[in-house]
Amino acid sequence: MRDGAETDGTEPGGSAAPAPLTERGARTRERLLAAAREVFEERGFLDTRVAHITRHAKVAYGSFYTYFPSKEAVFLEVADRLFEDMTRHVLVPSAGPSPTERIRHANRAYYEAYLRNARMMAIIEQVATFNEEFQEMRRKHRAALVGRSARAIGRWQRAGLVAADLDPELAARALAAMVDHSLYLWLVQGDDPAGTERLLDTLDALYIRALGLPPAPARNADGAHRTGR
Amino acid sequence: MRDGAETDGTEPGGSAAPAPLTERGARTRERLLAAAREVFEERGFLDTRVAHITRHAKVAYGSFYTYFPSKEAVFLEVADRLFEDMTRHVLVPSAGPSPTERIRHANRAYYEAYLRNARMMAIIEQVATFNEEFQEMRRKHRAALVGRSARAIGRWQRAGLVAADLDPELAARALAAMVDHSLYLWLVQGDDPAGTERLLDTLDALYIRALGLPPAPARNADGAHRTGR
Amino acid sequence: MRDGAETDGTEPGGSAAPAPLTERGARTRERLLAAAREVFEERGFLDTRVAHITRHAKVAYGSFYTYFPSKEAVFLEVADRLFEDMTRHVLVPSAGPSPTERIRHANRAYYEAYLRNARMMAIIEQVATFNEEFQEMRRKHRAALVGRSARAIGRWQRAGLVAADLDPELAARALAAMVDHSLYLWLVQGDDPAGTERLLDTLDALYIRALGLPPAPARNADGAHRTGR
Amino acid sequence: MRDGAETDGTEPGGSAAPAPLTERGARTRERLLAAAREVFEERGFLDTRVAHITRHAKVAYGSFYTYFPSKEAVFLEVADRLFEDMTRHVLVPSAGPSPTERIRHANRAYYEAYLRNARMMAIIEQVATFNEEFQEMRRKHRAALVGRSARAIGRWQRAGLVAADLDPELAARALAAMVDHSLYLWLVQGDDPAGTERLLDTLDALYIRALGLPPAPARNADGAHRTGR
DNA sequence: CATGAATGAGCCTTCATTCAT
DNA sequence: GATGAATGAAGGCTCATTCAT
Repeated sequence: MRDGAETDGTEPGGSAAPAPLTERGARTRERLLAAAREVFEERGFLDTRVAHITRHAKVAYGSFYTYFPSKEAVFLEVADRLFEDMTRHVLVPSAGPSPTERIRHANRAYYEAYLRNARMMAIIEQVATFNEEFQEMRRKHRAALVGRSARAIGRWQRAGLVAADLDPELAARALAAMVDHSLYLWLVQGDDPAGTERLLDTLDALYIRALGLPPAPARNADGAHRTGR
Repeated sequence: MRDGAETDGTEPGGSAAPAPLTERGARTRERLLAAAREVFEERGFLDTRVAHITRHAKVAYGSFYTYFPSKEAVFLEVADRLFEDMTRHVLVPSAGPSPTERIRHANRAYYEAYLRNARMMAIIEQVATFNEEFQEMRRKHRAALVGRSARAIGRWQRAGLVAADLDPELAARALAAMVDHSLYLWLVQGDDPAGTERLLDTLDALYIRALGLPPAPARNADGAHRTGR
Repeated sequence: MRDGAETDGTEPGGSAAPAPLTERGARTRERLLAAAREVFEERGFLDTRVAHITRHAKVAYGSFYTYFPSKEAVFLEVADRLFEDMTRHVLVPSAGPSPTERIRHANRAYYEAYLRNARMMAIIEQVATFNEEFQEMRRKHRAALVGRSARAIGRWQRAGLVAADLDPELAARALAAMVDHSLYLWLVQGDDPAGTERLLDTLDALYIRALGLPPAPARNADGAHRTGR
Repeated sequence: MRDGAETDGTEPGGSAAPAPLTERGARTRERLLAAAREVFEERGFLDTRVAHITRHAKVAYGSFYTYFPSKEAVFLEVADRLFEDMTRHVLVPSAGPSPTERIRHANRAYYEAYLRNARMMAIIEQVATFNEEFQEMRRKHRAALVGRSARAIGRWQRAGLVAADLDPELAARALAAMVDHSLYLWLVQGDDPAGTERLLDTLDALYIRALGLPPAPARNADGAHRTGR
């Protein structure tokens, strides 16, 4: 990851700007990406000027276009990395003991990833409202996450744990929408309803019961899962 | 013109431009509002030019500013009317027979209102990502809808119909987020998963079971509630 | 002057708008003139909108153009009346006892007229910087005032009271400029140097001595001329 | 470009646009300033469009805003340079032989500076009628000039050369107003009374006598100071 | 005459992108 | 590669004046 392997041409969007060849170029590019993320978080996509990014990165104005063909392009790459992070952390621990435990764990992991990236999630929402290319990218990421849940639900149905009349795909989508949008309203829009734990517990409970799984006997009583805020 | 009934001063936001005093003025204003809605739906807020609106309304450029102080202002008013519509249609039928029936009915009503206003809902989402005043407006409308559900859940809990361990407010929020965002992804983003009925049935089922209500015995089997698309 | 005789077509500027024929029309016109003066004083010429004037006069927007062909036109008429006032009050008491007394009296009169019209004098200065027609008007009024002083100086020279080497016309101009601009800087620009009396006394003293007249023996010692502020 | 000498940060007003960093940038900026002065002189502040300036400077429209945040800003800088010029040339020769000589010299110097900058002085007068920031700037420059005269008058009073009953500050203000406004009416407004020499001689004579100084014995009789027009 | 709506040319400013050095 | 200046299309808003009722 240090050797420049990350610029192997897999970045999204049109590759109008060639991958930098020199060590120095790679560093400048990285500086711009980091600065872009910070500025986007600070001001949103619409209110970010290319000049803000270059100033923040302590790089000349013109250098920006050496590495990115447009403002959209940097954003796409910043967002791509973020989705990477979200997916990696959320998906990793897939083999849990019981469905209930796994749901609870997944929700926690998603919450933590969301919290870590809350500002950017807001901006991503913003860009998704007017950039088609970007909507597509989001759709893919969502599909990956939802597909996983859908498959789990299917498995649980076959094991007799989840109500058989539910469409696994549709249920997974709806429940993901619930979790995702609840976190959005809470962490991004600041619709502050209550403490972290109570919100997460509510989401868990609704999620679990909606599927017809047995409500967890005693949650958090021992503080084992306490996440705090 | 003598009765002054048309200047009721109920328009939202600071009214920099006074309400029209004549019949003719009121008509022009209405034309502009209608045109604005159509153009916003067509191109989104960001890509809409005031010139588009006036052209569409067959009105001189300057006339726009006779009635609205800015592009934001028309949008706010268009959105306000839309929220009015959403709220009116969704809230009216409050006294249903059983909780299950009422939930199913409410979801249908919300779906239909959403469908009717889908394009604008997308634009509203867009504007909400960068306009604070607008976020506030949305928060209020959401609070009104959610509060209603929360009170119903509380009642059902006291009647022993719904799991007592749920926080009515949080549960109402989360479930509203589920329905709202599912419809958004589906009707606005075009994340088309399946037919209308199956999606709505899934939302109903999840909603009902999440609260611990008895799943409806036989839904839609007779096609009585079929809404189609 | 009450019978509408003032609208006999002698107003300055092009007479695009005909003189009003009815009593009611005359009243409306008068209201507009008064409102115009107040608004001009309040906001200056450039920042005054026709709408401000009509609103202030409680008259319909369109009515303005029934009486005045343009914003410039009202201003010209307002200014004309003001010059009238300045001239009438300053010129009237011409037959004083000694030159020294007459100068002192004239300066006081001018000061009082200026004070009464200070705000408008500022606006007149503003308009004079870009409107040629208006510059011409001002030139005439100035010439009338200065001419009078010049003739007096000539008389005093022939009477051996004033230094003979001065050009009466040039001296009158320069001294008028001194008084006029000092009052402007003080009353309009707010370059506040000291109390009224001290400024006026200084102007008197400079004026008198500059002409070679004997400095007044004891001024204001008895408070007879005290003008206060 | 390495010495950074051109970024001395001494430009007036809030410098929204940073000083140019390169030689080329400095040249463009200078071109814009020169063009601005010429266009302002030609059309006045109000009738000058940014497009006029850029066209005159043979520079793209947008380049203007690379160097100046607004039309006001260039004007402020043009005016600042002009005041600099006025002050430098007028103030330098402070140690003259006799008060009479010094007054005459100062008036000449002021006249010459005024003549050189007559058109701009008119525009400055224009802007001063509606721009507060600008009024302040003028006040300062005036105060600097007047203060100098006031101190000289005070000295002459203590030396018994000037009437002791005059307030040095007020007298200096009034006499400066006389000279300044006379030159304004003559050179700017074109109130052409007579030849240059006669006007200046009159100003000198009035100035000198007003202070009670002995009228110069033989002025200009030999044409030594003839300035012409 | 009174009223107030309708008109549209005009102007400043922004800012992504391109270029010269 | 790096730098920062150059470009110019685009768009929101103003407001004096004209018109229809």
